[in-house]
Amino acid sequence: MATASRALNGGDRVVTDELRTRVLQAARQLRYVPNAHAQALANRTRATVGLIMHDVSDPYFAAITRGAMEVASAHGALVMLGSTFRSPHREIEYVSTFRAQRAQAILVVGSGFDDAEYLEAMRAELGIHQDAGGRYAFVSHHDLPGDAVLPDNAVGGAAVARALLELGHRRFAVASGPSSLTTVEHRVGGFVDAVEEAGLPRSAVRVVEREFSEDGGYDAARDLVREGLSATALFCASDVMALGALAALREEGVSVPGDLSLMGFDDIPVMRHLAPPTSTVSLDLAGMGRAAMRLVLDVPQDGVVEESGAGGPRRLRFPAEVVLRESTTAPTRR
Amino acid sequence: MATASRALNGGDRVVTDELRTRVLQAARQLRYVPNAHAQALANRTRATVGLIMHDVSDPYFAAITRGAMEVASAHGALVMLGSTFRSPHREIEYVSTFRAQRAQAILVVGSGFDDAEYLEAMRAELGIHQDAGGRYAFVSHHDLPGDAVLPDNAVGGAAVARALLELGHRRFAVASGPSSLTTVEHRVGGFVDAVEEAGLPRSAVRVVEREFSEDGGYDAARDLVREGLSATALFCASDVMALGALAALREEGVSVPGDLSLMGFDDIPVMRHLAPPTSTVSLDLAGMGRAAMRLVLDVPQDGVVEESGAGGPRRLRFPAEVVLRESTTAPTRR
DNA sequence: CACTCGTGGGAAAGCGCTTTCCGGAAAGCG
DNA sequence: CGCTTTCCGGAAAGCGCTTTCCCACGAGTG
Repeated sequence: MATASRALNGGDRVVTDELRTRVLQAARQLRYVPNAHAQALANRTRATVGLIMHDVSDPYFAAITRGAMEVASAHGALVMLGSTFRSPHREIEYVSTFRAQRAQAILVVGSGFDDAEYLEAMRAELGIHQDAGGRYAFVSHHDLPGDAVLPDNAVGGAAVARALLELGHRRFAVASGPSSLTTVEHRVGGFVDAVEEAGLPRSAVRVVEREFSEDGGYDAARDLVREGLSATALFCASDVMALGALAALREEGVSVPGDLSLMGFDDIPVMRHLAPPTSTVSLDLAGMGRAAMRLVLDVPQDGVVEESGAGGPRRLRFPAEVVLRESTTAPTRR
Repeated sequence: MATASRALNGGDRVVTDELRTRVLQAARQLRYVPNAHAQALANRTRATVGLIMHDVSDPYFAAITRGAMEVASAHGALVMLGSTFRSPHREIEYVSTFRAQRAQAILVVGSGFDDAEYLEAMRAELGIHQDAGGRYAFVSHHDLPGDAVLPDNAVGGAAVARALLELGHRRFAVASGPSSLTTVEHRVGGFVDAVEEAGLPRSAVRVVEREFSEDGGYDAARDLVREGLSATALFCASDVMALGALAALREEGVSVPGDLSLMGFDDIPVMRHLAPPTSTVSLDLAGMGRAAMRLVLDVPQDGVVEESGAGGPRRLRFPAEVVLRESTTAPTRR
């Protein structure tokens, strides 16, 4: 047994060539695959990372997951998937499950919830995980302490505002998700602040809060139109919301960009294929996924700027850049 | 130890109320989470399923994964993710990895490769997995024996042909993926057969084979246009290819549907948002994911027709229905 | 009242590995 | 040539659980 183990895993000591080849041959012949659980038990660890997110079928998360999978695959790490479908309860449950699996690392992707009880429970679970030698990191914001990969949401929101102001827009609508989601808060906050900084009154921005989803975008746009739209530009807190908004606008007979300029946020792959190709804020989503996986796997980053407090949590910032397409033009007076 | 185990897991025997509450309380206080590996080792199994696919960020796989995750989550099954990025080698490696994890079930999503060596290796790996008591199933076709969830690809392809014929089209182009992918073969085969059945010559269909991806669709459409398009309708083997094709057509100045009608396959969520909203063949992708997960988890299906040979592998068929949108019209003579 | 029987707590074995520890053989040294 | 040291194969312990097996105890029975 001992010799076989050493022959298969290399490890601490030398095995004579003859014995090693015999062992390897026997293993191949028997199609032997070591029991990963027994190994994990004996080693007290395993290259496994748990990935927690809202929903893989959301293109935003899918792109991040793709990047994470690339790095995981390259380093032989096993990825366990947890879809929370936006339930804080499920999120905590998954951390606990991954803790039970003695996952080497846990990656929490997405926005986090602004709820004291949830935050406390999450902090506790992650704390135990860390005390047991586990790593964890957040992607795309979270209110908890820890390593994180962060898009420049506030900067991006502000850039959207400036881009629209430059085009000549002066009255804005915002299709926002719940402000309890930190991502949403930063994007919309950045936007509103930039508008005010330009000397416009707060009332120049009409914000409606709906679900942070395609349906939410649809509802927001429809309701804005029906209440009699005075804005000339609509900023959606995410591309997925913009997708829904675009559908609603089409149904309501509002032409984009003729009647209303439209911008999203994230630059998910389909935006450039829409009618019209839609302006947005580009984020290197796959790159964020890769960076996050590298962070928890403790392998060096390549070319990502790190903004770490000495000894404090590591933070990787990803720039958010406005991409103007055909959905935005100068406002035409109606 | 024994009593604690029984108190926590219920199981084989009764523990007095008083002792049970004491155990549970202690567990809560210590934030105890049982070591899943030790449990797996002692139980020789665990509710874990491995999900193998090309790439989660492809909307087709993302939608299937979403459905699978819903069911897994509802049944407390842990999902491990394997992205092959279309490498047969990686696919086999993942089966082996999941076998090492003693996964209860393995779900292989996607097309499979038409390669003898690969098929043999895959069959062997899955065979051992099954001999060890594991289950497996395929989603969306595969040439290997076993339970499967299958979309009606050939029927869908034929339906596309009939729909286009009915609109008056007589000359067709097909943007196909590699014919070694069974999914592609069935879709394109169904299409071609239906055209011939309508009494048209084989030469009425011009098929070009490119990568089964957005880039492949782009290349196919661009090359078709540049060689001087005589077709009035273009059928793409998948929506993702249609996305690329649409981009190429736009760049080449070919108007859809004015100069060319366009159809895809899969009905991924964005198709209805494109310019123009694009006709396709709708498949209940999330439903397929759910059905597949139910299949391997051995829980009853709801409302899915099963077409099982007695004792043979179980096959769940999913209908493919043509959805006509604005990208298809009657041909206008140029 | 002696005996059987059901009940439930705890000791111990075992799941399949890794790693320490032990010991015999070969090699090195004076 | 006798001793120590190095080398490497194999026995055994231990990872953290579940489950079987044993046993003490109290209740029921003739």
